[in-house]
Amino acid sequence: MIKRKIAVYLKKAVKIKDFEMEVFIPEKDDFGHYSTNVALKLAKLSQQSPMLIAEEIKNALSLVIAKDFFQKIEVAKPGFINFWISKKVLQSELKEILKKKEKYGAENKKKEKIQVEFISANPTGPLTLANGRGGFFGDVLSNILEFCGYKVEREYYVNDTGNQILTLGKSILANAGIIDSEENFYKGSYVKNWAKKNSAIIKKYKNNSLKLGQAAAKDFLKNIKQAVQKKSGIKFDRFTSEEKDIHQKSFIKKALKIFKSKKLTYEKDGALWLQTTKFGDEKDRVLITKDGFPTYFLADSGHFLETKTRGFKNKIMILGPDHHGYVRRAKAAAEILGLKNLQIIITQAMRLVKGGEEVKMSKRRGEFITFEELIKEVGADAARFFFLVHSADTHMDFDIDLARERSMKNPVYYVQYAAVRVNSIIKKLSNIKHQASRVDLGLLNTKEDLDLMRLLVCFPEAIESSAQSRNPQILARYSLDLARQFHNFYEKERIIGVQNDLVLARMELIKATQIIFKNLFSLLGINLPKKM
RNA sequence: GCGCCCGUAGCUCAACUGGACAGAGCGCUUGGCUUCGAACCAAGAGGUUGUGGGUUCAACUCCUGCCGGGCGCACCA
Repeated sequence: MIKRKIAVYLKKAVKIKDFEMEVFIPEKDDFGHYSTNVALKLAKLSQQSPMLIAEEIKNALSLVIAKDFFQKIEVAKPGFINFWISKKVLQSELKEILKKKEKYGAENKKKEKIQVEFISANPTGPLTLANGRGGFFGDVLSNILEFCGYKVEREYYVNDTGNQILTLGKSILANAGIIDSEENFYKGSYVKNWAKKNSAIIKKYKNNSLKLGQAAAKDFLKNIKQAVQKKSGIKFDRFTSEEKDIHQKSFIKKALKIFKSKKLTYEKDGALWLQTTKFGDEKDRVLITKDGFPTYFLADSGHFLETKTRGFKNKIMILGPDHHGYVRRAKAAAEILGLKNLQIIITQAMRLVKGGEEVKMSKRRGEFITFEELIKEVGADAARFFFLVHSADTHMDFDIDLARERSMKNPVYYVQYAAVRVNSIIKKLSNIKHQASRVDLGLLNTKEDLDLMRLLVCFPEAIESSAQSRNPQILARYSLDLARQFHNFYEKERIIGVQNDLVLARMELIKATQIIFKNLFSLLGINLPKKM
């Protein structure tokens, strides 16, 4: 990884401990292929002129760098040091891509276990768009972490017991006219539809709302699994059942025991409380109600304990926007129970726009577009990519008309088209045989050749920053950049029909491009079409 | 009222977590297919980054006062 190599050189040249060598790719070509601001940072510490420090670093660098690594190093205006990479470095990196293929950019060192929990929507109805957003996010983040060497478990936590399942059962009974309806009941058409098809079950459980709710939940979960795994390619390793895996295995009792043994609980107003305020929460939380029922917070604590017991120290939870008030208390519980590293990512809300106007969505009232409908409407790839190019914390507008109308102009097609073009060229070249060792990559000399090479070589960097910042968006954006760069190359340079040796060199370049696209598509979970 | 998130081109979003002249797509105006796929490329117009102050060599980014929006604030999940 070139960026990392430069950072190492800087470290050798500067010789200051614990100082981060920040290297970035500047936006303008005049500022080099890579650049650093270390001199500016150091100037602050040492009270010297940044330009002077930059010059000193530049001189010190000349003693430690491998020859032929840089083409040019320049000190610029306020105190930046700009680097131009030599072509040889690019050429050898290109060979690296061709050699490592689908493993290029991957970490071969094995890292620790990490659990990614996402979607985890209650099985009380179909998935919403927000669920889908979190679903794609979690799926791709898991892919990326796996690529980086982590042992990832993708978990869907199913709340298949408790109050909301009871409410679901009651909602069905109310729908069938057996009991009176209440404000907080589920009223969507999916409740009606289920009731219509299952009158026998309703009759059987008309005096047991929980059992009825569970029966319905089972069906809803089946549909969710279908929508997620079959229709949108989101993978899970484990559907953890609250009832079977947490309650029945008495993790709730165990969690409670730990809370008590650490003397962090107390009784008040007949309920049992946990002192989450000691861990930064704004108020303490109830574990057991005065009626003796465990709260959902306690059940989740049991879940954390269960995860820890199965050997996880790291967990990432991807939650919807309505759960941000929950973050502090979840972290508090995880900390107490010894689940060392819990990271919570909140995906922000979306506004659904239709005909230029906002459509208010409400799951309880049953007014919303389901995730499944979206997939059916615009296709899994388009929906996936659309969500992925937006960062988790933008409150994005989702214009359903626009999604339909422009479905063929969705950014995903731009990327797919580039990859398809690559493949079709390679197909045309398939009859040319040659020995890779005899190809002279030094012939790749035009601006387009070099720009493309330079971007290909950034793939590992995109992976790394995507993984570190837990942000799949970076990778999605990179794929757009690469597509643009390739379309550009395609327009200006030719592969077939140039002089013989150059054909061979360009062929290698195109093959490397194909490899990177393949890697990108598999990480992003997008199909690579044969034709468009 | 308190807390979290957001406000960037006509619209939808970026900006490598404090870096150099704020970038893409859509839409609009123009130009490019007798050779690898035009679902593409090139050029142009379009900005006081909601707003006032502060910190810094450097602020869309950090602090702060307002304005506007979303979402939370249960012994529900």
